[in-house]
Amino acid sequence: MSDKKGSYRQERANLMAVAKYAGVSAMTVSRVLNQPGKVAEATRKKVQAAVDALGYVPNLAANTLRRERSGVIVALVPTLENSVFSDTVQGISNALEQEGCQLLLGCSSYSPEREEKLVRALLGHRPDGIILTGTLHTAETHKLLESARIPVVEMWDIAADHIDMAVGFDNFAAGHDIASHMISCGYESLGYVATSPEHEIHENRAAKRSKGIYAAVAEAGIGMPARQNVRNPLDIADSGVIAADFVVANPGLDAIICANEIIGVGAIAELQNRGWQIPDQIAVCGIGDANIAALVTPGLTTVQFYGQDIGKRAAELILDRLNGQQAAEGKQDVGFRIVSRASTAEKPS
Amino acid sequence: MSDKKGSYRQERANLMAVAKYAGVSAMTVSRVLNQPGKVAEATRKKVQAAVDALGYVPNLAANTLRRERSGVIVALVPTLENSVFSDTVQGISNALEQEGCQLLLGCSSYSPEREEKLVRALLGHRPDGIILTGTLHTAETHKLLESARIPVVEMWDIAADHIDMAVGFDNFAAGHDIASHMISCGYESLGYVATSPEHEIHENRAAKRSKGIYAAVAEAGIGMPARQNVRNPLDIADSGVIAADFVVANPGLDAIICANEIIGVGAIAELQNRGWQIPDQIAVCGIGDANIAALVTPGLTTVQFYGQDIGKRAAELILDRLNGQQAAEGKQDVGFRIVSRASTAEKPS
DNA sequence: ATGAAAGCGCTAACAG
DNA sequence: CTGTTAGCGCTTTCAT
Repeated sequence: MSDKKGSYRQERANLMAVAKYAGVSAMTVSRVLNQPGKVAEATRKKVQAAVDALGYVPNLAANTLRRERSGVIVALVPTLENSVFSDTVQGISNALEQEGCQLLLGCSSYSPEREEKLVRALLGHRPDGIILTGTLHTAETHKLLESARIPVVEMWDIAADHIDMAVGFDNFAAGHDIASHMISCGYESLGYVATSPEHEIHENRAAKRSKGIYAAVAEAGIGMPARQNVRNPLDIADSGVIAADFVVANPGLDAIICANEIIGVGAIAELQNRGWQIPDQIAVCGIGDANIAALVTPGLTTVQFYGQDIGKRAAELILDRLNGQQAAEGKQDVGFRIVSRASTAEKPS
Repeated sequence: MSDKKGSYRQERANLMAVAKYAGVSAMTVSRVLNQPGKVAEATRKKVQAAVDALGYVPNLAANTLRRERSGVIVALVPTLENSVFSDTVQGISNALEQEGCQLLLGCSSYSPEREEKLVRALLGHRPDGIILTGTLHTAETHKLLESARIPVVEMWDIAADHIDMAVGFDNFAAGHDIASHMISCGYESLGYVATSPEHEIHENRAAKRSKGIYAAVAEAGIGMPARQNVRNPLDIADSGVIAADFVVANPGLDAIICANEIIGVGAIAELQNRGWQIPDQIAVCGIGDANIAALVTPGLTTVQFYGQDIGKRAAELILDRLNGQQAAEGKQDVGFRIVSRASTAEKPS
């Protein structure tokens, strides 16, 4: 007759079950959970006891349906294998937790098509905001985001035009400044070990950095760098061999700029294996998107990015917007930093 | 009169809107989306056109409410700053994408209390499954998981008793085997640079590895290792200094075992700074939870774990269960591997 | 301070 | 092959 006291295995309790157990209406239970101040102390206690007894966990799907707010924020990154992006996600996660929001995560594998698919699927959960990586999206993605009518943040690049808000830095400047740094160190016969043109099509941040490098070289009036592409820019050993072969094949070089830290670290290791002195015979620098530059010997000179900060700010931009604080700055530049380590030196001229 | 053609800015369309636009019932639209085979070709095309025209994105909150299935899997990891866990999440994400499931992610910061909070909040979204890290959970977490009635996977450790399914390896054995390896290399005056007893309380996987180390030493009948704890086991520089000080303070040591790779890498760097020859004057090994052992020179001997594989299998266990394939093995041991690098050597006795 | 009714968007179950 | 009805669990609105 009475399973009121839950003597046998209860089904997942809902509001109504809690209400019955406590002898009140569903609405009262809802109030206890959401606006405890509006309920009499005695009632509140009764209801709370019922909630505890039944192990009630509110169904947020129903909640989302009724209020038009899910408490969920979507974030899309290219990959988590790259530590700057996992740092970014950690930053987002931390910031969201403060506000009791949840993180729905997707990995686009550097593919705008996959990103589009993910956006479509994830938007179905009616997130309160969405954070994307980069500025390169399909036309359909743009449409989807527009009709979603939610705050959108694009991370990791500052462009002229953004869907909504943005947090990142000037990738062109990052490439430009590391090349300038090398030039000001006295290196004048530069090689560039890049990812690949195909990769740069889908990763226009890398493309912008490349352009920055070429621009700096052009400004300095030294010869354009020889360029070598690597096959798999996330494979240290493979990239290192390609970089070292490149150095061997171009005897005039005094320094190489590597498009990322994986390549840079690989190059240092492999060049040293082959007996090259770094930086005396060949200097090496990277562009920081892996946070491993400090681990090798000699340390890799690099451009340091602030992944976790980018994530934190991206989430904050969303949250501020949701809290009605129309962000003063919808576009935030977190900058970058040239970190000079022993893989480069001031070259006596 | 008619905004049928969406001449002005339409509100977010729902099933009914699509149905009206296409001149069919809501149910037919639903069928086109979910069981296209059951709808006449002509109707299907009409409806599809309406879906496209209105940019309709199904509301999954309603879906979740009605069917009792959300397509969402929850994963909880301690942190993403540690690359093994970001690899794990990547593995989960990849596996889920195959099946069109979405990933709701939380970071517990190694705190069972925070984990409990997250479990409670995330369970509200009615995930179809949940993946946790480790076997250490509050009593309340256990209750919550039990009443959720969904597949549960515990990752990164294989224990005698699991909530439901598990994928990981024997942490005791990992500690035991790396210590045995060192002993078999001929080192006999070992130091142990551990995290801290407080840390091990909440990270019982580390505690198990410690026990494994002590057990191996006891078996070998050599003296118990001197132990030094580090303050912040995720800070390379800080850990390195502490490890090096420890070596200096214990002149008899011929090798140190570091509780993780961060400490190991830091120790190598700092000891070299101070002029120590590795492994001749002091050998160093780590326990792999950061995947950075190969980057330093000399390479750090370590126990390699398979983070991405663990994540992949964890997700597959969930998915298999959801697809009704009662997994043959609810407990999967993915093992680990001792990787011997130049930070240790066969010691001539 | 509390309750009753209605409906958010969708699909299972049943017509036809 | 297509449509109607009802209801998933919750909160908004309006009464009391």
